[in-house]
Amino acid sequence: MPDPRKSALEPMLRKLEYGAFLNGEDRDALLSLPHMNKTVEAHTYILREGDKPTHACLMLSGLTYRHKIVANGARQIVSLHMAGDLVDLQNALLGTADHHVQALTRSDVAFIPLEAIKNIAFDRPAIGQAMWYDTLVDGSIFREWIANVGRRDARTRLAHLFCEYALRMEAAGLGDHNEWELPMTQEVLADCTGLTPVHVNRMLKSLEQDGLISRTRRSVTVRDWKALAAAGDFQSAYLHLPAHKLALTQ
Amino acid sequence: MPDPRKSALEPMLRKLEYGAFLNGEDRDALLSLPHMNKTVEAHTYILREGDKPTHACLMLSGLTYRHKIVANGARQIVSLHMAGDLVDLQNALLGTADHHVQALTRSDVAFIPLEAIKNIAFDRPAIGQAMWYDTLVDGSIFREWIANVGRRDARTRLAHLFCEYALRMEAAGLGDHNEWELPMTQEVLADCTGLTPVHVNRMLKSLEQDGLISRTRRSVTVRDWKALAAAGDFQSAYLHLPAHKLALTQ
DNA sequence: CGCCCATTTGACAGCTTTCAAATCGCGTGG
DNA sequence: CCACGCGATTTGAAAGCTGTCAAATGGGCG
Repeated sequence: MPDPRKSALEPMLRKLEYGAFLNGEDRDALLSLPHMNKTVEAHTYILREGDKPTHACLMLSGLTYRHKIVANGARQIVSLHMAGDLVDLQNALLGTADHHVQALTRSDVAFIPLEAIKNIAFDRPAIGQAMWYDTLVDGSIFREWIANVGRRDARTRLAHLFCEYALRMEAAGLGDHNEWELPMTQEVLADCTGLTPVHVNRMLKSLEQDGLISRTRRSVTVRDWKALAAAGDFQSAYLHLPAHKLALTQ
Repeated sequence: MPDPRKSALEPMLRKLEYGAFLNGEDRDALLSLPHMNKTVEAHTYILREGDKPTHACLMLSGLTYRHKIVANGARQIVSLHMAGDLVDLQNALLGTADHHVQALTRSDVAFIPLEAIKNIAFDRPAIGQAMWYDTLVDGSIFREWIANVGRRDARTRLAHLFCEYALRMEAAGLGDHNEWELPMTQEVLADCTGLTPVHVNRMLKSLEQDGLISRTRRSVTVRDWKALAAAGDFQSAYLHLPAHKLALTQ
Protein backbone atom coordinates (compact mmCIF):
# COMPACT_ATOMS: atom_id res chain seq x y z
CA MET A 1 0.00 0.00 0.00
CA PRO A 2 1.41 3.43 -0.90
CA ASP A 3 2.13 5.89 1.83
CA PRO A 4 -1.01 8.05 1.99
CA ARG A 5 1.00 11.07 2.95
CA LYS A 6 2.71 11.01 -0.40
CA SER A 7 -0.21 10.04 -2.58
CA ALA A 8 -0.71 11.96 -5.80
CA LEU A 9 -4.40 11.92 -4.99
CA GLU A 10 -4.14 14.65 -2.35
CA PRO A 11 -5.97 17.26 -4.46
CA MET A 12 -9.10 15.15 -4.33
CA LEU A 13 -9.42 15.43 -0.57
CA ARG A 14 -10.15 19.13 -0.40
CA LYS A 15 -13.23 18.96 -2.57
CA LEU A 16 -14.60 15.78 -1.07
CA GLU A 17 -14.39 17.26 2.40
CA TYR A 18 -16.87 19.94 1.37
CA GLY A 19 -19.58 17.33 1.39
CA ALA A 20 -18.85 15.13 4.38
CA PHE A 21 -16.60 14.78 7.36
CA LEU A 22 -13.89 12.27 6.55
CA ASN A 23 -11.98 10.59 9.35
CA GLY A 24 -8.39 9.40 9.18
CA GLU A 25 -9.31 6.01 7.86
CA ASP A 26 -11.46 7.51 5.15
CA ARG A 27 -8.63 9.75 4.07
CA ASP A 28 -6.13 6.94 4.06
CA ALA A 29 -8.47 4.77 2.06
CA LEU A 30 -8.99 7.54 -0.49
CA LEU A 31 -5.31 8.29 -0.87
CA SER A 32 -4.56 4.60 -1.22
CA LEU A 33 -6.90 4.15 -4.15
CA PRO A 34 -5.21 2.39 -7.04
CA HIS A 35 -4.50 4.81 -9.83
CA MET A 36 -2.41 5.44 -12.88
CA ASN A 37 -0.90 8.87 -13.37
CA LYS A 38 -0.65 10.31 -16.82
CA THR A 39 0.21 13.58 -18.47
CA VAL A 40 -2.04 14.57 -21.33
CA GLU A 41 -1.13 17.23 -23.85
CA ALA A 42 -3.37 20.18 -24.65
CA HIS A 43 -6.28 19.32 -26.97
CA THR A 44 -6.05 15.59 -26.25
CA TYR A 45 -9.36 13.79 -25.92
CA ILE A 46 -9.56 12.03 -22.57
CA LEU A 47 -12.93 10.49 -23.38
CA ARG A 48 -15.31 10.60 -26.30
CA GLU A 49 -19.07 10.47 -26.42
CA GLY A 50 -20.16 6.87 -26.70
CA ASP A 51 -17.13 5.44 -24.90
CA LYS A 52 -17.68 3.06 -22.03
CA PRO A 53 -15.16 4.24 -19.48
CA THR A 54 -13.53 1.86 -17.04
CA HIS A 55 -11.76 4.55 -15.05
CA ALA A 56 -12.66 7.84 -13.50
CA CYS A 57 -10.38 10.78 -14.16
CA LEU A 58 -9.03 12.94 -11.35
CA MET A 59 -7.40 16.26 -12.23
CA LEU A 60 -4.00 16.86 -10.64
CA SER A 61 -2.92 19.91 -12.62
CA GLY A 62 -3.94 21.83 -15.72
CA LEU A 63 -7.40 22.40 -17.13
CA THR A 64 -9.86 20.16 -18.92
CA TYR A 65 -13.36 20.70 -20.23
CA ARG A 66 -16.41 18.73 -21.16
CA HIS A 67 -18.37 19.50 -24.28
CA LYS A 68 -21.04 18.47 -26.74
CA ILE A 69 -21.21 18.93 -30.50
CA VAL A 70 -24.60 19.82 -31.97
CA ALA A 71 -25.93 19.12 -35.45
CA ASN A 72 -24.60 22.24 -37.15
CA GLY A 73 -21.12 21.46 -35.89
CA ALA A 74 -21.10 24.03 -33.11
CA ARG A 75 -19.47 23.10 -29.84
CA GLN A 76 -20.93 23.82 -26.42
CA ILE A 77 -18.63 23.50 -23.45
CA VAL A 78 -20.62 22.38 -20.43
CA SER A 79 -17.96 22.55 -17.72
CA LEU A 80 -14.38 23.46 -16.91
CA HIS A 81 -12.24 21.41 -14.55
CA MET A 82 -9.16 22.05 -12.50
CA ALA A 83 -6.96 20.28 -9.94
CA GLY A 84 -8.99 18.26 -7.46
CA ASP A 85 -11.98 17.75 -9.75
CA LEU A 86 -13.19 14.24 -10.39
CA VAL A 87 -13.97 15.10 -13.98
CA ASP A 88 -15.54 12.04 -15.13
CA LEU A 89 -17.45 10.36 -12.38
CA GLN A 90 -20.64 11.08 -14.29
CA ASN A 91 -19.67 9.36 -17.51
CA ALA A 92 -18.05 6.53 -15.60
CA LEU A 93 -21.01 5.74 -13.39
CA LEU A 94 -23.58 6.17 -16.14
CA GLY A 95 -21.87 3.52 -18.22
CA THR A 96 -21.80 5.24 -21.58
CA ALA A 97 -20.31 8.69 -22.03
CA ASP A 98 -22.85 11.24 -23.24
CA HIS A 99 -20.26 13.95 -23.89
CA HIS A 100 -16.60 14.50 -24.70
CA VAL A 101 -13.84 15.24 -22.19
CA GLN A 102 -10.83 17.05 -23.53
CA ALA A 103 -7.67 18.68 -22.18
CA LEU A 104 -7.59 22.45 -22.46
CA THR A 105 -3.97 22.69 -21.36
CA ARG A 106 -1.29 20.13 -20.66
CA SER A 107 -2.61 18.35 -17.59
CA ASP A 108 -1.65 15.73 -15.09
CA VAL A 109 -4.47 13.35 -14.36
CA ALA A 110 -4.92 10.16 -12.38
CA PHE A 111 -7.09 7.37 -13.70
CA ILE A 112 -8.83 5.45 -10.95
CA PRO A 113 -10.55 2.14 -11.70
CA LEU A 114 -14.30 2.48 -11.58
CA GLU A 115 -14.65 -0.64 -9.45
CA ALA A 116 -12.37 0.81 -6.80
CA ILE A 117 -14.46 3.99 -6.74
CA LYS A 118 -17.69 2.08 -6.35
CA ASN A 119 -16.26 -0.13 -3.63
CA ILE A 120 -14.90 2.70 -1.54
CA ALA A 121 -18.09 4.70 -1.96
CA PHE A 122 -20.27 1.94 -0.61
CA ASP A 123 -17.88 0.52 1.96
CA ARG A 124 -17.38 3.92 3.53
CA PRO A 125 -20.58 5.94 3.76
CA ALA A 126 -18.76 9.19 4.45
CA ILE A 127 -16.84 8.83 1.21
CA GLY A 128 -19.91 7.79 -0.70
CA GLN A 129 -21.76 10.80 0.58
CA ALA A 130 -18.84 13.07 -0.26
CA MET A 131 -18.69 11.78 -3.83
CA TRP A 132 -22.41 12.03 -4.28
CA TYR A 133 -22.29 15.56 -2.94
CA ASP A 134 -19.51 16.38 -5.36
CA THR A 135 -21.55 15.21 -8.34
CA LEU A 136 -24.51 17.20 -7.02
CA VAL A 137 -22.42 20.37 -6.93
CA ASP A 138 -21.50 19.69 -10.55
CA GLY A 139 -25.22 19.49 -11.21
CA SER A 140 -25.81 22.80 -9.48
CA ILE A 141 -23.20 24.43 -11.68
CA PHE A 142 -24.87 22.93 -14.76
CA ARG A 143 -28.14 24.53 -13.72
CA GLU A 144 -26.48 27.91 -13.37
CA TRP A 145 -24.95 27.51 -16.81
CA ILE A 146 -28.36 26.79 -18.29
CA ALA A 147 -29.58 30.06 -16.82
CA ASN A 148 -26.42 31.82 -17.95
CA VAL A 149 -26.64 30.89 -21.62
CA GLY A 150 -30.44 30.91 -21.61
CA ARG A 151 -31.32 34.22 -20.01
CA ARG A 152 -28.34 36.52 -19.72
CA ASP A 153 -26.95 38.84 -22.38
CA ALA A 154 -23.47 38.37 -23.75
CA ARG A 155 -21.62 40.78 -21.46
CA THR A 156 -23.30 39.38 -18.36
CA ARG A 157 -22.56 35.81 -19.40
CA LEU A 158 -18.90 36.49 -19.76
CA ALA A 159 -18.63 38.37 -16.46
CA HIS A 160 -20.46 35.52 -14.77
CA LEU A 161 -18.10 32.95 -16.22
CA PHE A 162 -15.12 34.95 -14.98
CA CYS A 163 -16.50 35.23 -11.46
CA GLU A 164 -17.19 31.51 -11.30
CA TYR A 165 -13.80 30.63 -12.67
CA ALA A 166 -12.03 33.02 -10.30
CA LEU A 167 -13.74 31.67 -7.23
CA ARG A 168 -13.24 28.05 -8.17
CA MET A 169 -9.58 28.62 -8.92
CA GLU A 170 -9.11 30.36 -5.60
CA ALA A 171 -11.00 27.66 -3.71
CA ALA A 172 -8.75 25.09 -5.37
CA GLY A 173 -5.71 26.99 -4.17
CA LEU A 174 -4.70 27.86 -7.72
CA GLY A 175 -4.82 31.62 -7.61
CA ASP A 176 -6.38 34.72 -6.21
CA HIS A 177 -9.91 35.61 -7.26
CA ASN A 178 -8.60 39.03 -8.21
CA GLU A 179 -5.87 37.81 -10.52
CA TRP A 180 -5.64 34.54 -12.32
CA GLU A 181 -4.32 32.68 -15.32
CA LEU A 182 -6.75 32.29 -18.18
CA PRO A 183 -5.08 29.81 -20.51
CA MET A 184 -7.87 29.71 -23.06
CA THR A 185 -8.60 31.32 -26.38
CA GLN A 186 -11.58 33.55 -26.99
CA GLU A 187 -13.02 30.69 -29.00
CA VAL A 188 -13.11 28.57 -25.84
CA LEU A 189 -14.78 31.40 -23.93
CA ALA A 190 -17.30 31.59 -26.75
CA ASP A 191 -18.06 27.88 -26.52
CA CYS A 192 -18.58 28.20 -22.76
CA THR A 193 -21.04 31.03 -23.16
CA GLY A 194 -22.86 30.11 -26.35
CA LEU A 195 -21.47 33.13 -28.21
CA THR A 196 -19.15 33.68 -31.17
CA PRO A 197 -15.45 34.45 -30.68
CA VAL A 198 -15.91 37.82 -32.34
CA HIS A 199 -18.58 38.85 -29.90
CA VAL A 200 -16.58 37.56 -26.95
CA ASN A 201 -13.81 39.85 -28.08
CA ARG A 202 -16.12 42.83 -28.09
CA MET A 203 -17.51 42.02 -24.66
CA LEU A 204 -14.02 41.57 -23.22
CA LYS A 205 -13.18 44.99 -24.50
CA SER A 206 -16.32 46.36 -22.93
CA LEU A 207 -15.52 44.86 -19.53
CA GLU A 208 -12.01 46.23 -19.80
CA GLN A 209 -13.02 49.71 -20.93
CA ASP A 210 -15.48 49.93 -18.06
CA GLY A 211 -12.65 49.25 -15.65
CA LEU A 212 -13.90 45.91 -14.35
CA ILE A 213 -10.93 43.88 -15.53
CA SER A 214 -7.62 44.30 -17.25
CA ARG A 215 -5.98 41.66 -19.36
CA THR A 216 -2.69 40.45 -20.62
CA ARG A 217 -2.45 37.72 -23.20
CA ARG A 218 -3.19 34.85 -20.88
CA SER A 219 -4.19 36.29 -17.56
CA VAL A 220 -6.91 38.46 -16.13
CA THR A 221 -6.79 40.97 -13.30
CA VAL A 222 -10.00 41.99 -11.64
CA ARG A 223 -10.00 45.73 -11.04
CA ASP A 224 -13.31 45.84 -9.24
CA TRP A 225 -14.68 42.53 -7.98
CA LYS A 226 -17.97 43.92 -6.77
CA ALA A 227 -18.65 45.61 -10.05
CA LEU A 228 -17.72 42.49 -11.99
CA ALA A 229 -19.97 40.32 -9.84
CA ALA A 230 -22.78 42.84 -10.35
CA ALA A 231 -22.16 42.96 -14.09
CA GLY A 232 -22.24 39.15 -14.16
CA ASP A 233 -25.34 38.75 -11.98
CA PHE A 234 -23.08 36.52 -9.93
CA GLN A 235 -24.01 35.08 -6.57
CA SER A 236 -21.82 32.29 -5.39
CA ALA A 237 -24.35 30.19 -3.48
CA TYR A 238 -24.75 27.72 -6.33
CA LEU A 239 -21.08 26.75 -6.07
CA HIS A 240 -21.80 25.40 -2.59
CA LEU A 241 -18.35 26.38 -1.39
CA PRO A 242 -17.66 26.16 2.33
CA ALA A 243 -17.91 29.49 4.14
CA HIS A 244 -14.21 29.88 4.77
CA LYS A 245 -13.51 29.74 1.05
CA LEU A 246 -15.70 32.73 0.44
CA ALA A 247 -14.35 35.09 3.05
CA LEU A 248 -12.27 37.15 0.66
CA THR A 249 -15.05 37.96 -1.75
CA GLN A 250 -17.73 39.10 0.63
CA MET B 1 -45.00 -0.71 8.70
CA PRO B 2 -47.25 -0.01 5.70
CA ASP B 3 -47.94 -2.76 3.23
CA PRO B 4 -45.33 -2.21 0.50
CA ARG B 5 -47.70 -3.51 -2.15
CA LYS B 6 -49.97 -0.58 -1.52
CA SER B 7 -47.40 2.12 -0.99
CA ALA B 8 -47.95 5.41 -2.76
CA LEU B 9 -44.25 5.37 -3.51
CA GLU B 10 -44.54 2.82 -6.32
CA PRO B 11 -43.75 5.33 -9.10
CA MET B 12 -40.29 5.78 -7.64
CA LEU B 13 -39.30 2.18 -8.27
CA ARG B 14 -39.33 2.30 -12.04
CA LYS B 15 -36.76 5.02 -12.32
CA LEU B 16 -34.51 3.73 -9.57
CA GLU B 17 -34.34 0.36 -11.24
CA TYR B 18 -32.72 1.94 -14.26
CA GLY B 19 -29.56 2.41 -12.25
CA ALA B 20 -29.23 -0.73 -10.16
CA PHE B 21 -30.75 -4.12 -9.58
CA LEU B 22 -33.01 -3.96 -6.54
CA ASN B 23 -33.93 -7.15 -4.72
CA GLY B 24 -37.17 -7.74 -2.85
CA GLU B 25 -35.83 -6.38 0.40
CA ASP B 26 -34.59 -3.25 -1.30
CA ARG B 27 -37.99 -2.70 -2.86
CA ASP B 28 -39.82 -3.28 0.38
CA ALA B 29 -37.50 -0.91 2.17
CA LEU B 30 -38.07 1.77 -0.45
CA LEU B 31 -41.83 1.40 -0.44
CA SER B 32 -41.85 1.49 3.34
CA LEU B 33 -40.08 4.82 3.55
CA PRO B 34 -41.91 7.23 5.81
CA HIS B 35 -43.64 9.90 3.78
CA MET B 36 -46.36 12.46 3.79
CA ASN B 37 -48.61 12.74 0.76
CA LYS B 38 -49.81 16.13 -0.35
CA THR B 39 -51.63 17.65 -3.26
CA VAL B 40 -50.22 20.95 -4.47
CA GLU B 41 -52.14 23.31 -6.72
CA ALA B 42 -50.73 24.64 -9.97
CA HIS B 43 -48.24 27.47 -9.53
CA THR B 44 -47.55 26.62 -5.89
CA TYR B 45 -43.95 26.91 -4.81
CA ILE B 46 -42.73 23.63 -3.36
CA LEU B 47 -39.35 25.05 -2.45
CA ARG B 48 -37.66 28.40 -2.82
CA GLU B 49 -34.05 29.29 -3.42
CA GLY B 50 -32.33 29.68 -0.09
CA ASP B 51 -34.59 27.25 1.75
CA LYS B 52 -33.01 24.49 3.79
CA PRO B 53 -35.17 21.51 2.94
CA THR B 54 -35.77 18.71 5.41
CA HIS B 55 -37.63 16.49 2.99
CA ALA B 56 -37.14 15.25 -0.54
CA CYS B 57 -40.07 15.52 -2.92
CA LEU B 58 -41.26 12.55 -4.96
CA MET B 59 -43.67 13.20 -7.82
CA LEU B 60 -46.75 10.95 -7.87
CA SER B 61 -48.79 12.77 -10.49
CA GLY B 62 -48.82 16.06 -12.35
CA LEU B 63 -45.88 18.18 -13.49
CA THR B 64 -43.42 20.38 -11.63
CA TYR B 65 -40.44 22.39 -12.77
CA ARG B 66 -37.28 23.85 -11.34
CA HIS B 67 -36.17 27.34 -12.26
CA LYS B 68 -33.88 30.26 -11.60
CA ILE B 69 -34.54 33.98 -11.82
CA VAL B 70 -31.76 36.15 -13.25
CA ALA B 71 -31.01 39.82 -12.58
CA ASN B 72 -33.26 41.31 -15.24
CA GLY B 73 -36.18 39.32 -13.89
CA ALA B 74 -36.19 36.68 -16.60
CA ARG B 75 -36.93 33.11 -15.62
CA GLN B 76 -35.02 30.09 -16.84
CA ILE B 77 -36.58 26.71 -16.28
CA VAL B 78 -33.84 24.11 -15.80
CA SER B 79 -35.91 20.93 -15.64
CA LEU B 80 -39.38 19.43 -15.90
CA HIS B 81 -40.55 16.63 -13.64
CA MET B 82 -43.25 13.99 -13.83
CA ALA B 83 -44.47 10.99 -11.86
CA GLY B 84 -41.63 8.93 -10.45
CA ASP B 85 -39.11 11.75 -10.35
CA LEU B 86 -37.35 12.52 -7.12
CA VAL B 87 -37.48 16.21 -7.84
CA ASP B 88 -35.55 17.57 -5.08
CA LEU B 89 -32.86 15.22 -4.02
CA GLN B 90 -30.32 17.77 -5.20
CA ASN B 91 -31.52 20.66 -3.10
CA ALA B 92 -32.11 18.37 -0.16
CA LEU B 93 -28.67 16.80 -0.11
CA LEU B 94 -26.85 20.03 -0.84
CA GLY B 95 -28.35 21.63 2.25
CA THR B 96 -29.42 24.97 0.81
CA ALA B 97 -31.65 25.19 -2.26
CA ASP B 98 -29.98 26.99 -5.14
CA HIS B 99 -33.14 27.17 -7.23
CA HIS B 100 -36.92 27.22 -7.01
CA VAL B 101 -39.22 24.23 -7.38
CA GLN B 102 -42.76 24.98 -8.46
CA ALA B 103 -45.84 23.06 -9.53
CA LEU B 104 -46.76 23.44 -13.19
CA THR B 105 -50.07 21.63 -12.79
CA ARG B 106 -51.97 20.30 -9.83
CA SER B 107 -49.74 17.52 -8.55
CA ASP B 108 -49.63 14.79 -5.97
CA VAL B 109 -46.31 14.59 -4.25
CA ALA B 110 -44.82 12.64 -1.37
CA PHE B 111 -42.44 14.30 1.04
CA ILE B 112 -39.84 11.90 2.37
CA PRO B 113 -37.65 12.90 5.33
CA LEU B 114 -34.10 13.54 4.26
CA GLU B 115 -32.71 11.44 7.09
CA ALA B 116 -34.68 8.42 5.92
CA ILE B 117 -33.31 8.89 2.40
CA LYS B 118 -29.75 9.11 3.61
CA ASN B 119 -30.14 6.10 5.85
CA ILE B 120 -31.61 3.86 3.20
CA ALA B 121 -29.04 5.00 0.66
CA PHE B 122 -26.12 4.04 2.83
CA ASP B 123 -27.62 0.97 4.50
CA ARG B 124 -28.50 -0.54 1.16
CA PRO B 125 -25.81 -0.06 -1.46
CA ALA B 126 -28.08 -1.01 -4.34
CA ILE B 127 -30.48 1.76 -3.37
CA GLY B 128 -27.69 4.22 -2.82
CA GLN B 129 -26.30 3.45 -6.22
CA ALA B 130 -29.71 3.75 -7.82
CA MET B 131 -30.30 7.16 -6.25
CA TRP B 132 -26.87 8.37 -7.18
CA TYR B 133 -27.45 7.14 -10.72
CA ASP B 134 -30.76 8.98 -10.80
CA THR B 135 -29.15 12.27 -9.85
CA LEU B 136 -26.45 11.64 -12.48
CA VAL B 137 -29.09 11.22 -15.17
CA ASP B 138 -30.52 14.54 -14.07
CA GLY B 139 -27.04 15.96 -14.55
CA SER B 140 -26.83 14.49 -18.03
CA ILE B 141 -30.10 16.16 -18.95
CA PHE B 142 -28.79 19.47 -17.59
CA ARG B 143 -25.77 19.17 -19.87
CA GLU B 144 -28.00 18.59 -22.87
CA TRP B 145 -30.06 21.63 -21.94
CA ILE B 146 -26.92 23.77 -21.79
CA ALA B 147 -26.13 22.68 -25.34
CA ASN B 148 -29.74 23.19 -26.36
CA VAL B 149 -30.04 26.80 -25.23
CA GLY B 150 -26.41 27.57 -25.99
CA ARG B 151 -25.93 26.28 -29.51
CA ARG B 152 -29.21 25.44 -31.20
CA ASP B 153 -31.53 27.84 -32.99
CA ALA B 154 -35.05 28.46 -31.79
CA ARG B 155 -36.87 25.91 -33.91
CA THR B 156 -34.38 23.18 -33.12
CA ARG B 157 -34.55 23.92 -29.40
CA LEU B 158 -38.27 23.55 -29.33
CA ALA B 159 -38.28 20.33 -31.36
CA HIS B 160 -35.61 18.95 -29.04
CA LEU B 161 -37.63 19.82 -25.96
CA PHE B 162 -40.65 18.06 -27.43
CA CYS B 163 -38.70 14.90 -28.22
CA GLU B 164 -37.25 14.77 -24.74
CA TYR B 165 -40.59 15.39 -23.11
CA ALA B 166 -42.32 12.78 -25.27
CA LEU B 167 -39.80 10.09 -24.51
CA ARG B 168 -39.71 10.78 -20.80
CA MET B 169 -43.48 10.78 -20.59
CA GLU B 170 -43.65 7.51 -22.43
CA ALA B 171 -40.91 5.94 -20.30
CA ALA B 172 -42.85 7.03 -17.23
CA GLY B 173 -45.94 5.29 -18.58
CA LEU B 174 -47.76 8.59 -18.97
CA GLY B 175 -48.43 8.61 -22.67
CA ASP B 176 -47.30 7.68 -26.12
CA HIS B 177 -44.30 9.46 -27.60
CA ASN B 178 -46.42 10.23 -30.63
CA GLU B 179 -49.24 11.89 -28.74
CA TRP B 180 -49.16 13.51 -25.35
CA GLU B 181 -50.63 16.09 -23.07
CA LEU B 182 -48.77 19.40 -22.95
CA PRO B 183 -50.30 21.26 -20.03
CA MET B 184 -48.11 24.32 -20.30
CA THR B 185 -48.38 27.77 -21.79
CA GLN B 186 -46.08 29.04 -24.50
CA GLU B 187 -44.50 31.21 -21.84
CA VAL B 188 -43.37 28.06 -20.01
CA LEU B 189 -41.98 26.63 -23.23
CA ALA B 190 -40.15 29.91 -23.72
CA ASP B 191 -38.63 29.72 -20.25
CA CYS B 192 -37.47 26.17 -20.93
CA THR B 193 -35.75 27.15 -24.15
CA GLY B 194 -34.44 30.63 -23.39
CA LEU B 195 -36.77 32.24 -25.93
CA THR B 196 -39.69 34.67 -25.79
CA PRO B 197 -43.29 33.47 -25.87
CA VAL B 198 -43.85 35.30 -29.13
CA HIS B 199 -41.03 33.50 -30.82
CA VAL B 200 -42.11 30.16 -29.39
CA ASN B 201 -45.45 30.76 -31.01
CA ARG B 202 -43.82 31.35 -34.38
CA MET B 203 -41.68 28.22 -34.10
CA LEU B 204 -44.68 26.10 -33.08
CA LYS B 205 -46.44 27.30 -36.17
CA SER B 206 -43.40 26.45 -38.23
CA LEU B 207 -43.21 22.91 -36.86
CA GLU B 208 -46.89 22.51 -37.49
CA GLN B 209 -46.86 23.92 -41.02
CA ASP B 210 -44.00 21.64 -41.91
CA GLY B 211 -46.10 18.66 -40.87
CA LEU B 212 -43.96 17.55 -37.94
CA ILE B 213 -46.61 18.03 -35.29
CA SER B 214 -50.21 19.05 -34.92
CA ARG B 215 -51.66 20.68 -31.87
CA THR B 216 -54.80 21.20 -29.95
CA ARG B 217 -55.00 23.58 -27.08
CA ARG B 218 -53.22 21.38 -24.56
CA SER B 219 -51.92 18.38 -26.41
CA VAL B 220 -49.46 17.62 -29.17
CA THR B 221 -49.56 14.91 -31.80
CA VAL B 222 -46.37 13.96 -33.54
CA ARG B 223 -47.03 13.51 -37.24
CA ASP B 224 -43.52 12.43 -38.13
CA TRP B 225 -41.28 11.36 -35.26
CA LYS B 226 -38.17 10.89 -37.36
CA ALA B 227 -38.51 14.31 -38.90
CA LEU B 228 -39.14 15.89 -35.51
CA ALA B 229 -36.11 14.19 -34.01
CA ALA B 230 -34.04 15.35 -36.97
CA ALA B 231 -35.37 18.88 -36.68
CA GLY B 232 -34.54 18.83 -32.99
CA ASP B 233 -31.06 17.32 -33.36
CA PHE B 234 -32.37 14.80 -30.89
CA GLN B 235 -30.53 11.65 -29.90
CA SER B 236 -31.82 9.96 -26.82
CA ALA B 237 -28.59 8.54 -25.41
CA TYR B 238 -28.25 11.35 -22.86
CA LEU B 239 -31.52 10.29 -21.22
CA HIS B 240 -29.88 7.00 -20.29
CA LEU B 241 -33.15 5.16 -20.66
CA PRO B 242 -33.05 1.38 -20.58
CA ALA B 243 -33.15 -0.23 -24.02
CA HIS B 244 -36.65 -1.61 -23.72
CA LYS B 245 -38.01 1.88 -23.16
CA LEU B 246 -36.65 3.04 -26.47
CA ALA B 247 -37.93 0.29 -28.72
CA LEU B 248 -40.80 2.27 -30.15
CA THR B 249 -38.78 5.23 -31.31
CA GLN B 250 -35.99 3.44 -33.13
C1' DC C 1 -72.85 37.05 -22.18
C1' DG C 2 -68.69 39.08 -20.75
C1' DC C 3 -64.24 38.93 -18.71
C1' DC C 4 -59.61 37.40 -18.55
C1' DC C 5 -55.77 35.08 -19.94
C1' DA C 6 -53.40 32.78 -23.65
C1' DT C 7 -52.52 32.79 -28.41
C1' DT C 8 -51.64 34.91 -32.69
C1' DT C 9 -50.06 38.41 -35.83
C1' DG C 10 -47.47 42.42 -37.71
C1' DA C 11 -44.01 45.89 -37.81
C1' DC C 12 -39.85 47.31 -36.16
C1' DA C 13 -35.67 47.41 -33.27
C1' DG C 14 -31.52 45.43 -31.65
C1' DC C 15 -28.30 42.13 -30.10
C1' DT C 16 -25.46 38.86 -32.00
C1' DT C 17 -23.69 36.61 -35.99
C1' DT C 18 -21.40 36.44 -40.29
C1' DC C 19 -17.85 37.54 -43.41
C1' DA C 20 -13.47 39.65 -44.34
C1' DA C 21 -9.46 41.83 -43.63
C1' DA C 22 -5.95 43.88 -40.77
C1' DT C 23 -3.11 43.54 -36.75
C1' DC C 24 -0.77 41.36 -33.10
C1' DG C 25 2.02 37.96 -30.53
C1' DC C 26 5.14 34.49 -30.24
C1' DG C 27 7.89 30.51 -31.47
C1' DT C 28 11.11 29.11 -35.05
C1' DG C 29 14.89 29.31 -38.06
C1' DG C 30 18.38 31.80 -40.49
C1' DC D 1 19.43 39.19 -33.07
C1' DC D 2 16.06 39.70 -36.52
C1' DA D 3 12.88 37.94 -40.27
C1' DC D 4 9.24 34.81 -41.03
C1' DG D 5 4.96 32.28 -40.43
C1' DC D 6 0.91 31.00 -38.30
C1' DG D 7 -2.67 31.15 -35.12
C1' DA D 8 -5.16 34.39 -32.15
C1' DT D 9 -6.98 38.81 -31.65
C1' DT D 10 -9.07 42.91 -33.21
C1' DT D 11 -11.93 45.72 -36.15
C1' DG D 12 -15.59 47.09 -39.49
C1' DA D 13 -19.69 46.61 -42.13
C1' DA D 14 -23.74 44.28 -43.12
C1' DA D 15 -27.15 40.58 -42.48
C1' DG D 16 -30.25 37.94 -39.72
C1' DC D 17 -32.38 35.73 -35.98
C1' DT D 18 -34.83 36.83 -32.07
C1' DG D 19 -36.82 40.29 -29.08
C1' DT D 20 -39.95 44.13 -28.24
C1' DC D 21 -44.18 46.43 -28.53
C1' DA D 22 -48.86 46.62 -29.55
C1' DA D 23 -53.09 45.14 -31.00
C1' DA D 24 -56.32 41.63 -32.57
C1' DT D 25 -58.17 37.12 -31.96
C1' DG D 26 -59.56 33.10 -29.52
C1' DG D 27 -61.09 30.03 -25.79
C1' DG D 28 -62.69 28.84 -21.27
C1' DC D 29 -65.21 29.92 -17.19
C1' DG D 30 -68.31 32.32 -14.01
